Amino acid sequence: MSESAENYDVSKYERPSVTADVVLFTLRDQDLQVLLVKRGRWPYEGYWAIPGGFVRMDESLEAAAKRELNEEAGVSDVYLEQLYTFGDPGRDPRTRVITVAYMAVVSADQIAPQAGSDAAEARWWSMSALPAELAFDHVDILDYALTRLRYKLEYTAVGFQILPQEFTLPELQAAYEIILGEELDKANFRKKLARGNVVEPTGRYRDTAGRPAELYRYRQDAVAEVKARRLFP
Amino acid sequence: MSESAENYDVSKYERPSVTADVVLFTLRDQDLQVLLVKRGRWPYEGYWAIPGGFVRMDESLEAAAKRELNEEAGVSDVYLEQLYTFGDPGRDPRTRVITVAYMAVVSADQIAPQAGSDAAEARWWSMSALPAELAFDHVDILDYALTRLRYKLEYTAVGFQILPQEFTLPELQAAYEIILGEELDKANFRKKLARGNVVEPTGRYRDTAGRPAELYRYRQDAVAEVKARRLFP
DNA sequence: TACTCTTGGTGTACAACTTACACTATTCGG
DNA sequence: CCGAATAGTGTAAGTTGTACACCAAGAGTA
Repeated sequence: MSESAENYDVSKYERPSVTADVVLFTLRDQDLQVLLVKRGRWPYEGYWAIPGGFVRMDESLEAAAKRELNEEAGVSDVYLEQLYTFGDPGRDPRTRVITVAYMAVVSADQIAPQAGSDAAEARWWSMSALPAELAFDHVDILDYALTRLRYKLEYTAVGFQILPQEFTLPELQAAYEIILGEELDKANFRKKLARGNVVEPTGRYRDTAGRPAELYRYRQDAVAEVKARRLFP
Repeated sequence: MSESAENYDVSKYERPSVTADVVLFTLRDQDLQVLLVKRGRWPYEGYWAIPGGFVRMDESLEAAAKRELNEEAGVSDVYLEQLYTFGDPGRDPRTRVITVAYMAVVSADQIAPQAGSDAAEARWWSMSALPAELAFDHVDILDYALTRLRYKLEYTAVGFQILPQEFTLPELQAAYEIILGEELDKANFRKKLARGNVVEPTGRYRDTAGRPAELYRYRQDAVAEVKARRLFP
């Protein structure tokens, strides 16, 4: 790759293993949840971990992440983005393992009834009540993913990925509040939404305990990413 | 790492090679420039590439990036951040190579007179006049790095990394304009700077053709990252 | 000294956006 | 018909963004 590597003989050096691991978020029970799988053997036997696996020689990193999502969570066609690559030596006691972490976001209705077709045990965990200890450095990966999700919520359209195709504005606002962990003003939330011109009404309504709420959908031709106003300066 | 990998025997599968490559930016001659090295052998012999090299089994990814920076550009103590990991099969004809790309930013006065202590040929290129073709997928990496640099300029303090410790406000503004590729209003630029409370005057002045400009420094206790106002919504 | 060139630095006015909070609207159940 | 519950809107004050005109200070020169 580089000058200093030009004398490199492909078979000469020891190589690390590379995995693609995926933090899969969804909204369930008014709660931001993440899918974890229970490890069945050493190392970290019995600990919960984010799903993932070794990248095959002939597949791209993203393809590996998608394959793992399918095998372990039974989901496909989801929002997926690369997060960060974790590669400290010693993070896996077996050998040098470099993990390319991805974040995926699904709406509750995209989830198969029992997540994961693998025999392995898999379940959803609330981000506010995770197991005390996770396998490897997966706490760091989850932390990073949550920060990124909150961040992206503010200037991209990921928010719409975590809801079904049709949703009411109170539902959308609730999703934002759950993920950001703070309350938002109803009127102001709607004003921004209107200015951005990102949603359109379907004309249908959802029955609630009070006045029915109009159903909206995400406008496909909306700009998916707003240029942040310069701040610094 | 995961359920599906639990039957994994460490020595069983073929493993990819992993490199750490670094896009090193600086400001020279009123221009945003990047350091490239000329490859001396197959593949892409004679093509220019961003510096980098294979990650050793006992060093972290960031350590590998720093080592390459030192070996190939002769710089240390620089702003460095992980960018993205490029891993498509076939991007390197030798074997499967996964590249963890980093971005580094230095001020012109941190650069050694002749960049790179390695014998290899290395030189600075203007981002607006790059070689017609680069090695591997390095154009993509440069594109990605430029986008990220522009982006971070708007809500973090990277801007100050690319200037010497002391600078005048016209110099700072010029740096922003060069990197962003657009002109900024002088008065408004200063108003934002003042609101952020990120620079402080040193009391010294720099002589110019006209009125001398006051020298400023970056306030060490300034918040390095401004929380972007929510936009979407 | 005063004029002009050159560069650094500030003021002001209007539009746009943010924020907080009070208000109106529509359905349901009794 | 009334209150509870939820959906949806209006308004006013403060803050920020934008455009543009202006003032300040040094250097060279007549």
